[in-house]
Amino acid sequence: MPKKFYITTPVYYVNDVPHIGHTYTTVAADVLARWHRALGEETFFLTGTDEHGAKIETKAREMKIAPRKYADEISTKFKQAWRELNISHDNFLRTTDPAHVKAVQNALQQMYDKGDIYLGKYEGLYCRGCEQYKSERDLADGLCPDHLLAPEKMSEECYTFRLSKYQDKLLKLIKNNKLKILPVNRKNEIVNFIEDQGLEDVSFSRKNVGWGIPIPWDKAHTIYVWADAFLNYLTGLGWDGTNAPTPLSKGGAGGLKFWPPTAQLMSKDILRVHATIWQAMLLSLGLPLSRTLFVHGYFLVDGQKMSKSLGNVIAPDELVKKYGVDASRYLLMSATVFGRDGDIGWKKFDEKYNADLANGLGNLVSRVANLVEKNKLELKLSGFARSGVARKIGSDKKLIKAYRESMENFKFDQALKLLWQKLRDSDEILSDKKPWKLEDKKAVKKILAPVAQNILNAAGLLEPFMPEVSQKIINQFSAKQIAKGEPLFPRI
RNA sequence: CGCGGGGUAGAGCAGUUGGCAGCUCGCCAGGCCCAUAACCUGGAGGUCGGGGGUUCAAAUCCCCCCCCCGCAACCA
Repeated sequence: MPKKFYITTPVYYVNDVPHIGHTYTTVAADVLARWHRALGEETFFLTGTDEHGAKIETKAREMKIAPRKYADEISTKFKQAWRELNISHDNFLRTTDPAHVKAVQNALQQMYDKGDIYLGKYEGLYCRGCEQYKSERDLADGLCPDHLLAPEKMSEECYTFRLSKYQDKLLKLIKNNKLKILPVNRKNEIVNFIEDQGLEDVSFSRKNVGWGIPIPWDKAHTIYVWADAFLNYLTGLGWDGTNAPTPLSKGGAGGLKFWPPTAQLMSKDILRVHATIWQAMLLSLGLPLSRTLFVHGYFLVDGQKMSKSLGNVIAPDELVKKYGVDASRYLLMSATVFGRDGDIGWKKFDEKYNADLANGLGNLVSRVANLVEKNKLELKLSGFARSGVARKIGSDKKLIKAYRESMENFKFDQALKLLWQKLRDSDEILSDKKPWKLEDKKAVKKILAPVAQNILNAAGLLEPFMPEVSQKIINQFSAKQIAKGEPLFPRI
């Protein structure tokens, strides 16, 4: 039975159009999904949009359209962005999808029946203008920024999840890496948090939010957005919320064939809830926990936090328009160390595009293809003619091993550096041996064949990052008679 | 004493199971002239934030201090 690989991005909240941060997570997930498919593993890649909640309700009201319509519009933008970026997700889950809604209700009913959800109280600061609770962070000088009112302390009844019940179990599972949290400093952060502050029960429903999934046993309440959102990782596989835990023991029926997720990617702001509430929900439902939560950092744009007010937000379509699909993917993945904050910006992207893609990969491909074509050589290259895994990833075992190791550790920048080292080696060989000076075709061939082979091997391993360019190069260099062709990356 | 990240060549960054300090861009000199005015070689440029300690050996481990930046759960 082939190995299974299930990877997720968060469902993106539709309070905003896609930006480079969403794009980063999604491209990274896509790179991993493509790589594991190339390895012959059975792979499922899930992404989607999170569409319920008070914020969306308010936003739609401001725009004088129905929440549903608003969510449709933004969700479509995410879909378009991922199509443009050649994202190979197997499902795009919307939390407004009727099947998801039903499954969430079923799941909460299970948790309620088990006694893990009870009627409790929520206390918070309520703004009468907004008719909403506000967090302290929403306030400016203690006032609601929209209405300039001081919010009042209010409380209301709400259904509450017994998160505290699972604290010790969770802590143990995190500590012994049954639930892996990477990079390791993030794990430490969560362990410290749980040990220092402990886990309190959290509210799972609201009374005054209409745009949400009704609590099945009490329709006056709607399900709080994150309980709704987390379950996408299950419903995105086709789970209906009723049949856990038995399906697993019976070979993975009920849509849970891919469960549990091999890797869940996210940015650091949502790690805490993923490592606690989400995993506790799984414990409550009797399902295995995620294997790995991988937390990547934020992009800073020219040293500053990306924000609307600074006007430095980069959108995916801007990126694609300027550099093309594959180059955009490359720039995102090579820009910083995955797992840390990193500084990006147009200037940096331009530089990297020219250095690595135009002058590096693109130029080398032209250079070699041209030399082969001029000499009318027929190179018999290997690596993509055979069957099986090697057909997709080439024949350079040493390179594959190192690359594989980098990918397993989410070190995308390192994986790419390995490939680029091969390219640089090839340029060096050419400058050194000067095949363009030689008359003897056999001698020329002897020089060019290994160089072309290097390119072909690198191209195979490049597929997860640059699927189209990879295919182009493979086609070009697998041809009986290699021809020069158009530049892959025109200089900027 | 809230938690965490960062401070390495002019700029941007890699490098922590300790072992001659590296990459990209820029600058200087040379080579090549096949290739997208691309490519290759060499050079200048660093007390690896500061101080102390461990060690034959520290950017890397330990302690103290300074500076910058995130996060601090009902906010997805």
